[in-house]
Amino acid sequence: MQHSLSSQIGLLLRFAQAAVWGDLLDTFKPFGFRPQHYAALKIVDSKPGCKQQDLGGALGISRSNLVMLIDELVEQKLIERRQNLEDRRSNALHLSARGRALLPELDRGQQAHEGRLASLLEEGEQEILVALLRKLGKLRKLDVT
Amino acid sequence: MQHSLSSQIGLLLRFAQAAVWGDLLDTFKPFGFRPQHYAALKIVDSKPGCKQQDLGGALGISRSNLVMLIDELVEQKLIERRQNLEDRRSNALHLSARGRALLPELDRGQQAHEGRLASLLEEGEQEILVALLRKLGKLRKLDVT
DNA sequence: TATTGTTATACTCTATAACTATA
DNA sequence: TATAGTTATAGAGTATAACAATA
Repeated sequence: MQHSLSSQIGLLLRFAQAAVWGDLLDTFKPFGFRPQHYAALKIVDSKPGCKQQDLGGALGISRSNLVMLIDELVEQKLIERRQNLEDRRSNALHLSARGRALLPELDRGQQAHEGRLASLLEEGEQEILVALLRKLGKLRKLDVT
Repeated sequence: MQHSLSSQIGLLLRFAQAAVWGDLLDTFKPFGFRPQHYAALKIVDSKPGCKQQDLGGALGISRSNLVMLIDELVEQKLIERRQNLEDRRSNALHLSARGRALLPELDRGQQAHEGRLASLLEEGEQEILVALLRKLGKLRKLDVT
């Protein structure tokens, strides 16, 4: 083999993602939740009235595992499950006033995290990284049932 | 927030790593093990007589969780735990003849995997990706106890 | 006193299957 | 018959704490 272990993309990706995810976990721990909670709030904020499964694809979480995630946000009174009058099987998700008020603070946390990332990268590398990661994601369509 | 959710590096990294890792899992499943098993074999091959914890840092696995991983390789008679005469606390890991014979086949699997990755990337992008992932990894020293 | 390997255990994540209510 | 949400549970992966042997 021509490649040394430390250049294998699989392991490198694993370590990089562990590092970045760990920083994100620390970022949102003070608020009592994980990066997915923040991402869920952002989606509901941009798509008021969306149904739970709309979050599934964006977050890579199955509908059964979404339930608990949303439960936790409901418990903290940050989002609400309202009735969808057009299709009563689904819930219409909305941010509460409390959730809306909390978002800017969470955004600052996210920005601080992104700042730490940016400090590791040269100018323009962030965009390159995003493009490359998108390409890698194509290796496998994650089908979130 | 100026960023759309799909450009957040944290989630993108998560999805990319899930995709690549999934492909790696499929790659080594026919042999009855996971990517870490292959990585461990490669390390022992390049550092005959190394001790178990030498694998820890390279694989990001704690010494307690390494035990089972190595157990599995020993069960398949691919590596051997020999006595380290200089320090009898540690084991000296060696590939068995069977393990050595299996490596080329595993390497072909790994190369097929890398080929699938390469088909997603333009010329030279793989090297850029490796450099960027290394930088991101610096965000957090994973201390494998 | 510190280190290597080991064991046992707890905890988190994710996956799966079955159920209900609606469509 | 299919879909949205829910529940319960199993499994994998990881983390933690204690122990024996050796240094």
